[in-house]
Order: sequence, then structure tokens, then C-alpha cells
Amino acid sequence: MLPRPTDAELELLTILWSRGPSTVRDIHDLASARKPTQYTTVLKTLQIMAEKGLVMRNEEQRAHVYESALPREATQRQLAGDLLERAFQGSAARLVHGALSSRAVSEAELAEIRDLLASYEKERQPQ
Amino acid sequence: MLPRPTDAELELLTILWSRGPSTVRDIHDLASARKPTQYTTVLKTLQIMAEKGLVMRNEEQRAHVYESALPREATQRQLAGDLLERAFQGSAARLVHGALSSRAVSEAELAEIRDLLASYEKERQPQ
DNA sequence: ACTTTACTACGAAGATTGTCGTATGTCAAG
DNA sequence: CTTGACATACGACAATCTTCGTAGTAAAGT
Repeated sequence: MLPRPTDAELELLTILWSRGPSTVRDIHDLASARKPTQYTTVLKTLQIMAEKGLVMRNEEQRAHVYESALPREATQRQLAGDLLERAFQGSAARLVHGALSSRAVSEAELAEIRDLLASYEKERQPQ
Repeated sequence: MLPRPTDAELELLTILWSRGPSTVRDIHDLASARKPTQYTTVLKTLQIMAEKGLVMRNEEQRAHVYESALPREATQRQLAGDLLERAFQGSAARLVHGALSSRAVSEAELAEIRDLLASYEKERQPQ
């Protein structure tokens, strides 16, 4: 339903996910710390995102408050699923392999994934 | 070094990975079976990909032969790593969670991922 | 009251993407 | 030799993306 967020849009979504509802000022401060950007660039991007339905806007205050329309997990599911189909022909194992081989992975991270798998294994057996 | 392939480019790369070096005719036949497209659209896209370095072109024959510049795994690593950083803040566990929750996963697939993890666990202990 | 500051709206420019049509060249068959 | 089939080259168009500047307005400071 919702379009896949573009690169610039995703950058702002990650900020909204970590901060929760935020003003353009707040979002710009964080975004431009990572990559220098004009205030109006962030504003314009958020306005477009609101048109697309990627974010919701609360206009009660003079400084509008923006909020991600979907929780982080939902968008992450969409993005992972999309890449899974388009680049990995649906092979989750290949995607995991690609992710793990892209950089060093800590033991803690491997353990976390192992636990995740275990819960999926269990889920496959309703009783 | 190489740019991230666009959606249309990735579609053609997947064909090259499965078929190996191919003519535009071959690629077009397969691509347009999935999504109707004009021959020259595929040709133009391949020419742009050659400029970007995403594919190599052999012009010995009248019908040029195109070949992916990188093996499938290298590009998949790039794409997975890129998404990992941009959408998952580097958390491989979250990426795996997103992928698995995006659709039903077979027992065989889970087993494959489990084996993959095991090999990474081993690799982490040089001695 | 006036000036500075802060905010939104919006037009627009430049780059990229995806798509196609047309021009042109090559080659084999009639 | 001419024609038809098939190939590449390339210009062009619309849509989207990213970015920014300017205009207008509301609030706050002096």
C-alpha cells in the first residue's frame, strides 16, 4: 500500500523511529549532524512523505509534529521482504548470508539471531 | 566502488546471474516474460549498466554479449550490507527478523539458515 | 511598535530513472 | 542488387528524487 521509502526518506524515518513524534527542527538537527542539509530540505521531504502517507502530521502547534505512519518493524519487514524478492529470489538464507558476510558480526549478534531462529522453529509447530 | 543497481538494473542482473553471459535478445525474452518491455528498453538499460561498470560487454559478435561484472554473491553482499546500515542501524538480527516475518518460511529454509549460523560461529574461533 | 527570529509553503533547478521511437548499420536470402 | 530481419546507437520524454532559495506569516524580543 505505502510506497517504499526513498533513501532520503528512510534517513528521516530512522530518526522518527528512535525519537518518536518530532518537530522539523529536531529532525533537522539530528539529520544534518550525519549529513549537512538545509532546514528546508528536511521540511520539504517531510511534506512529501506526508502526502505519500509515510508520516502523519499534527498541526496543532505552530511547529508541526511529524510521526512515522508505520512502526519500525512494519517498514523493516517491507524493506527486507522487498529486497528478498528482488535480489535474492526469495531465498532468506542467501539474504542472511549476504548480511553476515558484509561485515564482522559479534558473537552477541549471532546469538541473537540463533534465538530468533529458535522462536520461528517453535512457531512452526502449533502444538 | 560500483553504484548500487537500480530496480530495473537489478532485474537484468538476476537474469545474467542465472544465465551467464547473454545477448540482449536472450535477456529481453526472459525479462519481458516477467514484465512486458520493449527490446530497446532492455538494450538501453544494459548500455547504461556497462557505462556504470555493472556489466561487461563483449562486442566480438554482432549481437553483443553482456555479463555481470560482479558475481551474484558480491552484489548480494553489497545490497544486504547497504540495507543493513540504512534501515536496520547495522542490526543483522533485525534484518533477519524482517526477512523471516515478511512471509512464510519453510522448515528447510530455517535449517539452511541454522547451518549458515553454525559455520559463522565456528569461523569466529580461529583456534 | 518595530525588528529579529522561527516556521511553513512552494516553485524550481539539476540529476536520475524508466521507457520508447527513430535512425542507422549489417547481413543473408531471394 | 534490393529487401527484410535484426542489431546497436542515441535522442527525448515524463516521472521522480534531492536539494535549495524565496516568500509569506506568526511569535518573541527590545
